[in-house]
Amino acid sequence: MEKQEIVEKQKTMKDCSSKILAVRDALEIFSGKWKFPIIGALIHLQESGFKELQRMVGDITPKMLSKELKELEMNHLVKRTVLDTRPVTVIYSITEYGKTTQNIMYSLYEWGTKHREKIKEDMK
Amino acid sequence: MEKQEIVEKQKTMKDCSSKILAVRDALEIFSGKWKFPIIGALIHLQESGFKELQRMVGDITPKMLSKELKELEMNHLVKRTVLDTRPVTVIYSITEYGKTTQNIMYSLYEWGTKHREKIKEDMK
DNA sequence: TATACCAGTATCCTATAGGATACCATTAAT
DNA sequence: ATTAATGGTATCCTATAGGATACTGGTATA
Repeated sequence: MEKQEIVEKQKTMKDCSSKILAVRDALEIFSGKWKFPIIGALIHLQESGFKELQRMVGDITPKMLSKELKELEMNHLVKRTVLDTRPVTVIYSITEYGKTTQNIMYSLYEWGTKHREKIKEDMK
Repeated sequence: MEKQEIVEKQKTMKDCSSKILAVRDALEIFSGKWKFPIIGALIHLQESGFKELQRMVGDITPKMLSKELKELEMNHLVKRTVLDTRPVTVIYSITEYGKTTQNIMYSLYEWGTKHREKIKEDMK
């Protein structure tokens, strides 16, 4: 490699690795099997109770749902509201900040859909 | 709830849960800490050797890199080419199918960047 | 001749993700 | 009176993600 080439390459490398760091930051927030499904459900439903959310997300256990919701709340993506009824009503909803994940959600949904179609094709 | 309302709700639920399934399909492919960083690096670099890729992705161990690359290869997102030089040269590159993940990659990158900025703001 | 690069593999280890199951108090419906 | 729904918590368990460290055989470089 020539000197000039090497300098170019190193610039590319730095540029790339800083982008990767941003991706890793995002992934940390959305880590695990259930964060995106939960966010997706809440975006779609606007708001939901615990059990309803559990049914919607699929086969998540209450333990996991509870844990994931706490993490999402900590990161200000989800809001938990307790209404003083009897028995208490709890409402989970997506925050404005949570809504900023819509691009990710949609691109995941879109890719997943196409991927499923592709798998079907490949099996023929 | 009135009958009409219930019917509406059930439609919403079905609609939503099928979307969530697509998201879960996608997540299965990209599971773990390293798939997106690796794909991101390969999109950016076009092609790369093993060690170069390792440096680029960050602090991934060779064991994990090797494992993740195999999974990505199995899912046709990454291609491994061995050149018959001595010692052998191995080139990892992104496939055309791999490039279909660009929307996801970009939205993750974008969100991660903004999120990092937000965290900085919040700390002030 | 010692050191360093390449592309990984092998071995060992631990934390935790995540499932299964049971349970709680409260209230409304049958 | 019993069943079911609500919003979870408690306990137990296992698989595996993923880190740390060492190593290999071949080559080229200092």
